[in-house]
Amino acid sequence: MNESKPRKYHPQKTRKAIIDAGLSLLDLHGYHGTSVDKIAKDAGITKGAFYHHFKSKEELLALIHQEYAEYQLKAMEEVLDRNLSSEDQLRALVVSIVEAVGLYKPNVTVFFHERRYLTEKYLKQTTKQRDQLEKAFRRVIEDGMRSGEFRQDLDSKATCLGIIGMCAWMYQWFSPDGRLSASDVADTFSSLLIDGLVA
Amino acid sequence: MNESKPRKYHPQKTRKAIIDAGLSLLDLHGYHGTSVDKIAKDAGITKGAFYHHFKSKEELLALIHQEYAEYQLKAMEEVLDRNLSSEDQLRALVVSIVEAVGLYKPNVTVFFHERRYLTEKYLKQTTKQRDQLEKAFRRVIEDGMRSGEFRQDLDSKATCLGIIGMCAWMYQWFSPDGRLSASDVADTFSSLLIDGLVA
Amino acid sequence: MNESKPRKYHPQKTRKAIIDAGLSLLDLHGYHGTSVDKIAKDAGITKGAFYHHFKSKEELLALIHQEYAEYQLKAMEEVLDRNLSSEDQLRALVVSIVEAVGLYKPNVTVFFHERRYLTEKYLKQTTKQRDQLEKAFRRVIEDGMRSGEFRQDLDSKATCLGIIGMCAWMYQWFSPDGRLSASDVADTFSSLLIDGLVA
Amino acid sequence: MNESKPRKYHPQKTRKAIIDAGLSLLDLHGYHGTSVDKIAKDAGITKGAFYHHFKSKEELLALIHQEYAEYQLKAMEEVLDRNLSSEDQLRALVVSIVEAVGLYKPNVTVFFHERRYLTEKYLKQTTKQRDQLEKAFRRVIEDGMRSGEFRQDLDSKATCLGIIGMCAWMYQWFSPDGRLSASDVADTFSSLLIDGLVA
DNA sequence: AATGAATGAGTATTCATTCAT
DNA sequence: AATGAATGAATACTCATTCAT
Repeated sequence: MNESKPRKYHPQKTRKAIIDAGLSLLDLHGYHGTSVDKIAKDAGITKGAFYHHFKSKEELLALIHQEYAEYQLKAMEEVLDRNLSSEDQLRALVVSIVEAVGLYKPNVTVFFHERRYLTEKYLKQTTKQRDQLEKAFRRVIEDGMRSGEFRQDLDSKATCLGIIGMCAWMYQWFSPDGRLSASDVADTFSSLLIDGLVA
Repeated sequence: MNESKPRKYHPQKTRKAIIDAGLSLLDLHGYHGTSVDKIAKDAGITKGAFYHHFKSKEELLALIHQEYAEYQLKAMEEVLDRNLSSEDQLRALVVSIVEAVGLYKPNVTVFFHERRYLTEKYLKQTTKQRDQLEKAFRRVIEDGMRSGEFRQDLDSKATCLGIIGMCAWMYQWFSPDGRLSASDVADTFSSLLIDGLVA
Repeated sequence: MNESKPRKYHPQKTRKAIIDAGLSLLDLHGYHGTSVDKIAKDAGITKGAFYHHFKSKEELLALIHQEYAEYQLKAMEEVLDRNLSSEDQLRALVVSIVEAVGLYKPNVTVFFHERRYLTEKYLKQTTKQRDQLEKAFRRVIEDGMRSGEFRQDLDSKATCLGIIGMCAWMYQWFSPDGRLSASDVADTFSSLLIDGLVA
Repeated sequence: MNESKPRKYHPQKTRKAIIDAGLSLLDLHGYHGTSVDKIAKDAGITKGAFYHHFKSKEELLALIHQEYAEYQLKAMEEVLDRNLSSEDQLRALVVSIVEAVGLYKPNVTVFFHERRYLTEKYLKQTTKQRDQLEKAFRRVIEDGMRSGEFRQDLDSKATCLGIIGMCAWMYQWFSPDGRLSASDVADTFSSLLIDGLVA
């Protein structure tokens, strides 16, 4: 197979190396704090090669956004497609976000911190994805309220954004190596949200 | 008196103008996306004057952090000093954070997004302040659990960070001009957290 | 061959142009009196290109030091390797320094005036080279004294540094276009040093 | 006397403090490497006060030149006025320069390194002073040659500049705290120059 | 006599990107 | 596919000097 001849160029490997290096650097130092030069160096290539694979630094940023957003939306759609009670749907959504944050923490950090540096061209996509994420939550909450499964005295928008915040905020503190697993967190959040704190 | 002689130099006004311009720009474009040149221009002064008032761009960033952190910590201490039930204390803490986000939204955004660009010298302060904020929440939650007022089956760390996340996240979506006031949000959050979503 | 295709990039030429321009400017206006901007302009390139070839202004300064120091040390080693009387060795050393000053006057000026602006990283080299230069002289003088060829009543350190000073000082006044050639100066210095002024 | 009332302003002390701080800084970091701000801070005053005492940074530089040059010229004139043999005159000149370097080392360093940064206005003085210094030496050497006291086969210009170099160079290595005193150095130099190295 | 505010030009260096090889 | 040369604009920060107080 391929192993017989040592190849000089491995475009897919190079591309992967750029994305990995870029993701890590953007997570750590932000978009404007990360230079193309540094990304290239960390990926083991030259600046010139970077521009062979990406049209611009922004294109890489957009890709990193997409990687996470696509995963997240698909995960949430799968939840919505299952025929569950509102409570179970909420629980499943929380699990899905929390676990995504656990898996894609650098992407999520970049998603929340660097999105504003995308210009119109790339911003549209991510804004749409962001809205879909919010919409999914609103549907579950509002359906649950309408059906009487959830309380009807809470403002649905504030409720949704509060729940999203609780989950999304994980990117600020969660560590995969810590005592709590993503699934522990998901259990705590779901239970807290559904039944409340009061004894 | 002051009005009688028109003065040319107004150091306090200049300083204020720098902070205002800087806060707004850092909020909008981030630390590395904001140049000292632009801050100076927006403040109506020259770059040189900026450096007369601040030793560095970082010093301004640190000041903006402090402004918010000091306000927030004081507000939270006042809550803890009052003799309230755990439930009321939690409610009051939520109100205090949510209202601070309402008042200091740009500072809060900067606090959460740009803190990582502070170097050791300035980082210590803000890290301490951040820890104090978390500690206040933990005390309320854990006291409530110990006294039996709150459920004891939830992980207290995840619970605290979830609640903080719900409140802090507001900086991502809250607008003082929107339909919901900070106090509406505080009511919704408190009620949701204490009694849960379930009908 | 080379003439057949007109090329646009000539990295070696560019590098040479930077060194030439830098040498001349550092000689005339000193390290802190010479801007990278000016060096680039005089070399016919942009500031960006300068930094493509040199990591910093200091690196260029260090290179200019090295160029001269290496030449000088090699010239002196060759003298020491020849089997000569102390008197002839001294004469040859003086000739070697005086001629080097004649050839590398700008480098020598920079060497003596701007060395102090080198920071640790680059300073080590040049300090070592400087010490070697002094050591070569001391060896010749002290050998001559021991063997009885030279007077033994003079302090060897002061003698050496005096001789070095006489030669090195040339960078302050010598002009290759003047009446005196480097070799005239070397003859005068040697003769003066060996036999003295007295008739 | 003055001690009875504590005074607020001490213009002479302030002026002295500026000169001392400036001298030390210019010696260590050169003209372009020393900021007025730093001089003022080291002198314990503000930048504004500096400009109250000196019209410009250059004026301070010129003053430092003058301080040394005046001393040096006076010392040399005194030598020339005495009725001495050429040999004794030369010896006395060497002593006078070497001792001046011992006393005014920072001024001498500044004199030789930073003179080029003086602009026309201030340069004239120092150039004149420099020429006078050289002229004094030439007179002694040429008189000695004419009278037959000194050898007549040496080029007088190269001889003079060589001797001046030997003495002036001291600023590069002499330390008042070292083993050799200025007078030791003067003895060695005179003896070497007059009788030569040969045994 | 001295301070502190302000300026405007300048300084070394970095950076995203393009292009020749 | 990849490199290395080059650009031009930007960046944080400094500096000598002036002026109001």
